[in-house]
Amino acid sequence: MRMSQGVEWAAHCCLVLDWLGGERPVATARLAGCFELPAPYLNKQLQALVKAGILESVPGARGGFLLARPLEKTTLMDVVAAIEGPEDAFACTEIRQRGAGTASPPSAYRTACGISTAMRMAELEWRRALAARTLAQLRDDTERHAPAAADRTRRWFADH
Amino acid sequence: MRMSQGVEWAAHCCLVLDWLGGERPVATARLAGCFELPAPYLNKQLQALVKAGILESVPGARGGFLLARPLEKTTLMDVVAAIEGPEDAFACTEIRQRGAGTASPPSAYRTACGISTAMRMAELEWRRALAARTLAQLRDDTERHAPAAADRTRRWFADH
DNA sequence: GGCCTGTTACTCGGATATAAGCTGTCCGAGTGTAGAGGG
DNA sequence: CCCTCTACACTCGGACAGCTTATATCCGAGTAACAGGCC
Repeated sequence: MRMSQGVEWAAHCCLVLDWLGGERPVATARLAGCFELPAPYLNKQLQALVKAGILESVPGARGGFLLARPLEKTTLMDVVAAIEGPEDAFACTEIRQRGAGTASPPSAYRTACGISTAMRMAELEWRRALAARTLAQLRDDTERHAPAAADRTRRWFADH
Repeated sequence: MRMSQGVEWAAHCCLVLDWLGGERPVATARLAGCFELPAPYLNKQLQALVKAGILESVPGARGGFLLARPLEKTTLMDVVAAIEGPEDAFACTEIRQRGAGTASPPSAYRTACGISTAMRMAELEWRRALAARTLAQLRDDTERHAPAAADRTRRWFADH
């Protein structure tokens, strides 16, 4: 159960897009160069963010990606859901109904499997914690711990 | 990010082993037949539970698996960690340090990446919720909602 | 009849194929731009 | 000098391989039970 690296890439790219002001679209190649990531694959992740409504894409020459809304309105949960998909990590296959060993009349399966319920409860806590952190908070934390990062990033994009 | 099916199998098998009393070892083939699961693969998951100290294995003829301790002392977190491994789902690769775009002096990387911190916090909540549910509670819940399940299981194993 | 021993059948344990999903890459559709030509 | 048309270069978007991980399987090591032979 390992999360895709794309989540980390996507979150960092959103912060960079915010630092750049959002006046002009930023192409995938420049974002990828900033972090030394494979550009085509990063493009795939950014497309997922567009489908989720987190970014907007501008096609054509001088096109690229923009934040679709301020970072205050995007949570870490939104980014994870955009990349990983909305489905739960634990998928109950109802093995209690399979096999004669524990087969019971259908009335016994009105209530959900206890294991499945506990798993969903735990994942709900995880989602709640992720939804409580907006990207704006992450940006502010970063600026507090590394005040020079934003300026350094802006300078690099001005040169490239 | 999908969790292995083995987790569901392992949890159900622990409940069955508890219902059977633990006087005699139960072979993999019988457990697999109970749920119509592929026996050799289930064996692999049970071995993981043995390594984690949740089950004990008895080799030789009339061998099989037994609970190593009462269900009160095993949490759902223990089962997940035994099957999935102890490492976190989110692995921070520190892309903020890669690439000239956001490269800063090493002093800026004393504190952990904010994204990584938020992810770890969320996973901690997930783990906390899983560790709060013992298998004994799951067994009791199941018996409350489906009182006949335990007897039916015992009867099936008596015939097979 | 009781005990010992060799055989046998059975089960765990790890090493081995197969399939699926993530990672990484490429090329085509679409669009804004720039330049050249004409009015 | 300004407008328009055309060709171009650039970027997104989806379709295409490579590789790691999860799934499923098989065979050998080890052990308890059983049957046969011996005392």
